[in-house]
Amino acid sequence: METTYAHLEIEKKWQDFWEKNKTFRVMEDPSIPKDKRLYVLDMFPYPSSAGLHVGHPEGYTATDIYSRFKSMNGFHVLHPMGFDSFGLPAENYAIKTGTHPRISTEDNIGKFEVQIKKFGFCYDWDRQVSTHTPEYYKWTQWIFLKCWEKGLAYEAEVPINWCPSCLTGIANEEVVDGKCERCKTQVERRQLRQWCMKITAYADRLLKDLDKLDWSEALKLMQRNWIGRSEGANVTFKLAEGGGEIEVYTTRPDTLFGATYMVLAPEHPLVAKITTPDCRAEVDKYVNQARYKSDLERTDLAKVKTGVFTGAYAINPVNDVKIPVWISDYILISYGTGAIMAVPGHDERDFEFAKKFGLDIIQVVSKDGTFHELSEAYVENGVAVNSGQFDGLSTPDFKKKITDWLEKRGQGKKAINYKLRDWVFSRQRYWGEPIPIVHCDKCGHVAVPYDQLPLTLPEVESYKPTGTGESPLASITDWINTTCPKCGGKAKRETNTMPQWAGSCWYYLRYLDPKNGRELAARDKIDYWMPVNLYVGGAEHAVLHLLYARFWHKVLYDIGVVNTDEPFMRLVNQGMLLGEDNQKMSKSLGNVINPDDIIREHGADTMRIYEMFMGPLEASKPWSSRSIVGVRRLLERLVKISDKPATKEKPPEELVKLCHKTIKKVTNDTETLNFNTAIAQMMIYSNELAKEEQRYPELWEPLILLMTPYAPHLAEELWERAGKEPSVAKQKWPAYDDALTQDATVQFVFQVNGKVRDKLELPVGLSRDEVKEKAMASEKIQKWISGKEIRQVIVVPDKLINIVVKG
RNA sequence: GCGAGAGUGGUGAAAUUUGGCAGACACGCUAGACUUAGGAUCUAGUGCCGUAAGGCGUAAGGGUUCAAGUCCCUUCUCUCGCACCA
Repeated sequence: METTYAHLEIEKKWQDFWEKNKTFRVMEDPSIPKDKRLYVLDMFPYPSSAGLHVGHPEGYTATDIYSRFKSMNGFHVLHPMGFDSFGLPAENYAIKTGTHPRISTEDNIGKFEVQIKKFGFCYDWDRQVSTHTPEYYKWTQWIFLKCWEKGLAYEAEVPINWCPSCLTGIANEEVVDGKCERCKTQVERRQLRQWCMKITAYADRLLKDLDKLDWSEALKLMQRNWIGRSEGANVTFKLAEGGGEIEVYTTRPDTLFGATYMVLAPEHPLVAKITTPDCRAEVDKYVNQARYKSDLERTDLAKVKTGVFTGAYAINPVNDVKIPVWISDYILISYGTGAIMAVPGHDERDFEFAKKFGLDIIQVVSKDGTFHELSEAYVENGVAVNSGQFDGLSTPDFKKKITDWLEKRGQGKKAINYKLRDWVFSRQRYWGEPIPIVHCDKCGHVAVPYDQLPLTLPEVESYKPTGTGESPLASITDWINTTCPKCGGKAKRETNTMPQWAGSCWYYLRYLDPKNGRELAARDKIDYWMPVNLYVGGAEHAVLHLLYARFWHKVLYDIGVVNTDEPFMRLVNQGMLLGEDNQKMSKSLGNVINPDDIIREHGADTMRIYEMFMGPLEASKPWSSRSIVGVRRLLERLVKISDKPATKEKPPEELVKLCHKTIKKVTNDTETLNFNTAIAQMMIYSNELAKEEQRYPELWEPLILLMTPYAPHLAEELWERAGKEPSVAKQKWPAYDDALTQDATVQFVFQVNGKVRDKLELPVGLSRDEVKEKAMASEKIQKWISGKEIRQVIVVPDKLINIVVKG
């Protein structure tokens, strides 16, 4: 007999049911205790014109299964979805076609919604937010103004990464291998008026609070490395002539005696002052060249060090030795003091530079206290040599002693530096939140008053970036020209817009109270749900979104808007889904899998389970359109079991035991997000049930419940066919009896010298001697031990016996 | 170069938490049954060598142990992140 599994019909039926009955709407019920509330969050998508990718539903399915599972276990679960809808692709499309970005964006949002809903996720759609709507970005602007009031947003003329293709400045975090993360064009260096966010003020807290978070160590390490805290000392060197001084930052103050020259960044303000007349021409030329080099040209491409001598000398404070001052572009003005003392004996870069320009190399650290010919820089810790009264000290001791010594003499002090730079926050583009600041000749920067927010995006005729460092907004004179909110005089609006990251920095808060017009979210709702218990998304956001969001959250915490100093307590990165050829899915390789096709052919339930069955959530794994039929067969088998006649007979004991074992394994594995092994167990169980002629309701109903988070549509259908009231999603998760998960007998393994020689089914709980007796009685074991001396017998209860013999 | 993670059948993977039968589950493949037909279903088999007994086997080599995929050391390969940050 043929059983039909009409997935299209079933899935449509139950999606309509859920929508009509608002099955997944979540309200704040104060009678539910805090530890029974759960906030499960997905990284919301950018609604691209390409539509949903198979990678999106991987994480969404994982959180959906978890949410439904926890909900059936008595938790009150908030599980929302929205759209990160400001961004360059929509604007680029507008430039090409003239379509307003709002039109194409909202069109794409509509398409995404339809696609996402086809998966049957249990989102509370009433809470949906989109970052491009004025009701939403009003509060993005509000947070910006709060940052500005606290001095955390400031305007500066700084050299930034400029993408010549996107025609906008971008953040350090958006530069990958010297290229624009978005369009892969090599970035240039430009000096431009910018708005920046003082994320560096929070560097220490962003670093320290990582310890509180249940994130993977790998991810935390990435953030730690990006923040890049280092401890050392600032040391002052007097100039040999003219009375000035140079301050350097070093992590190795213990190598001060080995400093044989100094290097300034070409942009260092002292360069112009100290350069001697006979060196001026060379120095000016070098400074000019460096100014236009991108960071990439100054680093990766310039493997060979360059530099010029300024003609000036400085005095080493520890030994009064006169050393030359050079400039070189391997010194960055943006790190430390923009100047270094060069210790070529113990720093690879300084060594290379000294070799090239014939500068002195002095050894001041030794592995064992003796001198060696230095064929390369010795950068390890060791014992001080050649360092006057400090000789013989270990590197860590020396660091402490010399820092104190310098401090006492007013020539230096302990210092801490970070690799993290302030966040370049403005974009010279149209499709983003306008920065709510007005430039007044008299009053300077003036905030747009809070009661005038949102400052909405004006309509423009051309979306094309000017490329001059001004956004398309700059050409709309009646928008630009305004009055100063403070003095009422003539003023101009800020024309830069915010980066895409701004909206995604706080969207998880807006879900809590999406329609609130008075505050970004009511405090009691924030207290009710926050912090996020589980956040799932791709690893590509490790140092972008996740660092920015943590920063803004801390700012909001400091001004009393939120209740915790971290937003996301537990974070899981789903692995990447690769194409069938094991390569990254991409249009150019033609290996892209379209979720719509899979759903049409196999069904959403099949797709959900297949994506989870492929392997561990965090691993990257290749798609296989062959293997997916295995999951489809599981669901067909369930329909087949459902069609069997129900019986009132007592079910066989073995099946009852398997049922309890299955409940136990699926419960544990779902809790720990090991969905692949949970599914395998349900396959084992359903295979057994399918072998029976009849259907035992007490064995069948638990299976439907276990399947509910995984295959929600089919589970509803089978629940109904079993004569139950919908929705199965509102049912209680099945319980298991631990006693019934224990077997009365086990396959006992008999080993001789560590090799399996026989196996026997034995009752559990046998004593050591009983086991030994059974093993000795085995013919096969006798064959291997006869005539040999027994040296040792090891028994692992209820598992194994190993007889060690000699001869 | 530095840092992190990973290498298990023809394939995706289990078992690594706690050292105790390696390969659960699934795809594929082989044979058979049913069938006008099958990309359907069912049954059996499927790590490698071997008729068998047995031997070998978790990237390679070494070590600890009665016992190692699991712990330790060396090497190789792959993936990811960072990359003159003084």
